[in-house]
Amino acid sequence: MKKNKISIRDIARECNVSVATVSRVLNNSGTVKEETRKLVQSVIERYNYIPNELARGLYTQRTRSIGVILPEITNHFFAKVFLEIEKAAIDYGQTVFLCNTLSDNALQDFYTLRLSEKQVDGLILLGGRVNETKTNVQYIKLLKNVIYPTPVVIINGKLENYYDNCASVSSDEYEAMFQAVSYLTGLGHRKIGFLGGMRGIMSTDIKLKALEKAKSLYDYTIREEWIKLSSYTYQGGVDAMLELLKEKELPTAIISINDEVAAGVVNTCISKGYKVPYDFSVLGFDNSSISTITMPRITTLAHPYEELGSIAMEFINNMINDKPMKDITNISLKMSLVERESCAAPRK
Amino acid sequence: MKKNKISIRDIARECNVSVATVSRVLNNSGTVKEETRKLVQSVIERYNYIPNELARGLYTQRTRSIGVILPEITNHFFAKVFLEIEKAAIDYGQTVFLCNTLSDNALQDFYTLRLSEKQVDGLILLGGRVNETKTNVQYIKLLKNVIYPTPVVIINGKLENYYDNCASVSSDEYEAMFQAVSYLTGLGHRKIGFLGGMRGIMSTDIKLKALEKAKSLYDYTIREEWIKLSSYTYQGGVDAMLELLKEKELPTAIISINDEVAAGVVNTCISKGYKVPYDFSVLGFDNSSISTITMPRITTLAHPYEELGSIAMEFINNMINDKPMKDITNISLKMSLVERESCAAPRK
DNA sequence: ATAAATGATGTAACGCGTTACATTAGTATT
DNA sequence: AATACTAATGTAACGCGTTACATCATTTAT
Repeated sequence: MKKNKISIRDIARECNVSVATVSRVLNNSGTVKEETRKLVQSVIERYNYIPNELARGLYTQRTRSIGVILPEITNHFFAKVFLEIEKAAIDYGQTVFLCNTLSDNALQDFYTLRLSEKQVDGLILLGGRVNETKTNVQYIKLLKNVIYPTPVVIINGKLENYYDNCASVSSDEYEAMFQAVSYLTGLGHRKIGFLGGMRGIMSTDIKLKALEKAKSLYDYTIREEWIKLSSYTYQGGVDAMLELLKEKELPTAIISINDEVAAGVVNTCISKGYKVPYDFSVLGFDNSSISTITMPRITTLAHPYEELGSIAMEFINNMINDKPMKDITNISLKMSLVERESCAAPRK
Repeated sequence: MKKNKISIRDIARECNVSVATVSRVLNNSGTVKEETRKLVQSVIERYNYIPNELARGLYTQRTRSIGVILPEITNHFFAKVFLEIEKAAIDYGQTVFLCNTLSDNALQDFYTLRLSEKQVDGLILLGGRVNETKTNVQYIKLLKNVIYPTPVVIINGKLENYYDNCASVSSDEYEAMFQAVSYLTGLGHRKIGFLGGMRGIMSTDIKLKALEKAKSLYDYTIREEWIKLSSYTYQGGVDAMLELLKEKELPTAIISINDEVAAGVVNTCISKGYKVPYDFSVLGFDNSSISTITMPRITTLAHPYEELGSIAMEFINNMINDKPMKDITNISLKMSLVERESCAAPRK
């Protein structure tokens, strides 16, 4: 193997000092005479010497790299969370690998292994398989075999108790659902539907569970036949709304699994000659960019994106440095209502 | 330093063979007796041994990691290109770091250094400073100092001649602008405006240059006062359109710098009581998800996303392996018109 | 049966930054 | 001036996978 780049030994030779001294200068560790320090720094600069982090990592067992695994970065929700993770990562000196699984379990396994080979200091899992209880188990097994004891943080999902060094940060979608229902009933709605999502995915299951509970509290408000699942996409919103419109009696307000679906719902209403919010109030989830594009713009429940990212990184960092985490390894953050124009009092 | 994980030496000891033999099994290199291979493999499996890529990389001078630097992943265009890069990267065994500069030059410099320390095998630059000629020069200097001779590929930008081991892949926005104009004139438009973007950014400058040329070919069609620059955002579209509406004479067709701006334009038209495409035809650029959300949906010029990503990776790979690149280091790909409902013949 | 060739495996150096420990230089104390 | 420290610097092992080269085992050729 040829050695291309300049190494610490080259710098040491040039300065007539030992590599240890150069290393001390680089890391500001130990004691170095001011004169020596200046000499070394000037030579480093002159040669554009850049330390090899592989070598450092090999010895220190730290790579200052973490991995983020998520389904698809083109999804605005994931992109926003990722961006916040990365912003926070800078503060901890971490750089981040992004791996898109395309919702393919095999690819998720593959990347998990890859990141392990790369000795990442931590792993953040986002919206992937960990949310589906069925496949959850085998993935945890894989994690244990492949990447343990690397710290893992799940965003909007859980792994608790099955893997040490694991924490989670979530948006409280359960509570948010109550916010949604109470907001709409506050506006005067007594007939509320729910569109989009699919069972087996946590963000759907949680919302349905909350809805179930809400049903018993406001029993005149939510009916089974106004719940139409489909998917998480704009088209899913279109489809679900079309399905809903087949019912003889219709709700006056619609909660959507996310803003993409809400946009599909809004546009379908408009296409079919209904007015939003006059005929239907439509409420979204996520506060993604799409919610400000539709006309009317969509009232939605916003994730605390910035906190999701920063707390996830904080957890990772705590676990890396063996700081006590205690019982606060699973944090749930409040979502906030962003009022726009897609919701109003129901038509009399 | 404690050694946590199982190393190749542990496996070797357990098998009563040398590390070289284990390495041969791992890499399928050299010759290994079938019996030995099976033994080694079984022990590897039993111990869940995962080779340390840092150590491998230290010797082989390959990390199988590349870096992608772009302004903000939340921008749908960048997300789509990134996704395609990553998909292609898999085929070359590469995993990718994603670095968001937030359009901050200092952060771009910082990440460039970081990625160099991490010994990335290649660097892909996307929509960043490399497109602005002013700051271009200093960044090239930095690149040379910091990361040379690591291969660099620019997507929709150039660096040519100033850095060896550099290639570029671009959407031919110049030609696309002619497609746009000729499409609109084909529909019968003789008054065409242009909204959004800002000077100093390549995708704006190129389009303006093409527009200038088009002006001379279709001289009755494009007027200086119908060109309103602003930004790349939805709001930029709103602002530019509002500005345009102040003109006494108005165009019948509007080309927008991208789909976000086009969406702002469309919605502003509607808010102001105009009909799209009846009063104004609106043409977008990028074919991002937003173009199917507006009503009407936006006719747009699509980037060849998949090729952009796969060719960029192919270039990186060629340069890594010293394959001849010759004159094909700067490729320009055709954009394609995606017809939807925002453009039609002008009102009589 | 012996030489020649091929197959299988081992040894040790290498890549490069870090750090425990040793050594030398320099300053303070008495 | 001699002792006791502290500061400054050097030496060498370490982390771990790879590979050139050496060595030993087989098989084929003569």
